[in-house]
Order: sequence, then structure tokens, then C-alpha cells
Amino acid sequence: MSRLPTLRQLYRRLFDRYGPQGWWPAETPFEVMVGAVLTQNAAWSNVERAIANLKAVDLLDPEAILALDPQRLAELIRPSGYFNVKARRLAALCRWFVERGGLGPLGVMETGPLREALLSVKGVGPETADDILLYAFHRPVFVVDAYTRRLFSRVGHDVGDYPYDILRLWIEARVPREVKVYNEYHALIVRHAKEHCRKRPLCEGCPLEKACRFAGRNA
DNA sequence: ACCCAGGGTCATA
DNA sequence: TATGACCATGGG
Repeated sequence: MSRLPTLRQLYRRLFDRYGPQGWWPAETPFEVMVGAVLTQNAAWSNVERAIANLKAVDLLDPEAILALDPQRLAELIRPSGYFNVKARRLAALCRWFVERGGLGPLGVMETGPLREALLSVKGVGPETADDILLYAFHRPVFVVDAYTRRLFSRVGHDVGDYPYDILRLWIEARVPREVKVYNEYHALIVRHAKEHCRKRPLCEGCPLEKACRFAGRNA
């Protein structure tokens, strides 16, 4: 009669295996914001190219992006996919950022209102908003993605069809509300997905071991 | 050739 | 509220 692994236990197993992940891979909060939009349904390796393009012409800056011809912006971020849509989304986010006065004023907002403000930007959905809240503004908000849902489902937690915010709150109630922990946990889930579950069907050598096998029996 | 990637919007029922 | 179409590149 084995019990389901708690979220704390899963975190410990992942952290013991992989160690700190050093997320988010960006030099500034604004770069986090750009990356959060560009990584929507895209491979990170492609996002890196897009960001490198922007850096190469010194355009990784909100005002500079706003002053840019939309078509040229789209061309620069082309490698990240959906480049026409993302060019619009990026411009919308920059407009919002500049109109709100940048990091100073935004940085002193309460987390709830800041989240709502982010969600009001066209092209910023819950996951993108939470990426920005956690990794740019260092707020204790757990980022839920498809890997997160899949991982917790596979180890036996029946969260498969929870709506985004329900699942987020469910997780936040079970994980210590610390920025450091939320930061590493999400990064570790992505790392684990890349490392194992995509390439190896049976999770051979998986740090979750019994938890994954347990899920296998129920799947 | 197919599948997927660190999603979100919009139209429709 | 809940599906479905759509957006588009690059690697396995």
C-alpha cells in the first residue's frame, strides 16, 4: 500500500539528481520577458537564435523594439516560429512595459495586480505571465506547463484536467512558497522532460523511479 | 514524412 | 465552457 509521492518529495528527487538549473537563462528582466513570449510553443534553441539576432543589432530594448518596423522585427525573430504573431505580441508587451514606466513602478506592484496587468496584454496568457512574474520579478508564483501537468499526472496525482489556475493554486498549496523553490522546481521539470521522458519511453534511470512505474501501472 | 517544442487568440456551438 | 483552427520554425 504505497502512497503517492508528495510534491516536496518529487522536488527533492529532481534536485538531488540534476542540481540547481540557474534559470531563467537571460541577462536582464526585460530579456526574460522577451524570451517568455518567444518560447511559446517553440523549442528554446530556436528562441536563442531569435534573441541573438536582436542582440546582434542592439535591439533588445523596449523603446528600440517599439520604434522598429513590424516586418523587420518579425524577420529578426523568425527562428522562434510564429514570427508574425510573436512580433505583434512582443510589441504589445513593450508598449505595456513602457507605458507603465518600466521596472521601477512595475517592481513595486503587488503580485496579484501585476499578474492581472500582465494578463491584460494581448499575447500574454497565464503561463507567459507566470514566467515573467517568477523569473523577471522574482515573485513566488508557480509556473504550470504541459510538462508539469504530465509529470504530476504520471506519478498518480489526478490533475490532468484541472484548469490552469486551479492547478497552479493546488501546487502552490503543496510546495513551500519560496521563489528559490518555485524557480528550481519548474526548471527541473523542464530539464527532466528533456532528459528523460521524451527520449526514453520507460524512464530508464529516471530519478522518479518507482513513482514513474507506479504511474505506468495506472496509465 | 511525421512529431513535437518551455502557448495564446479567436470564432463557433 | 469547451472544442477547433490557426500561427511556423528547426531538430529528432
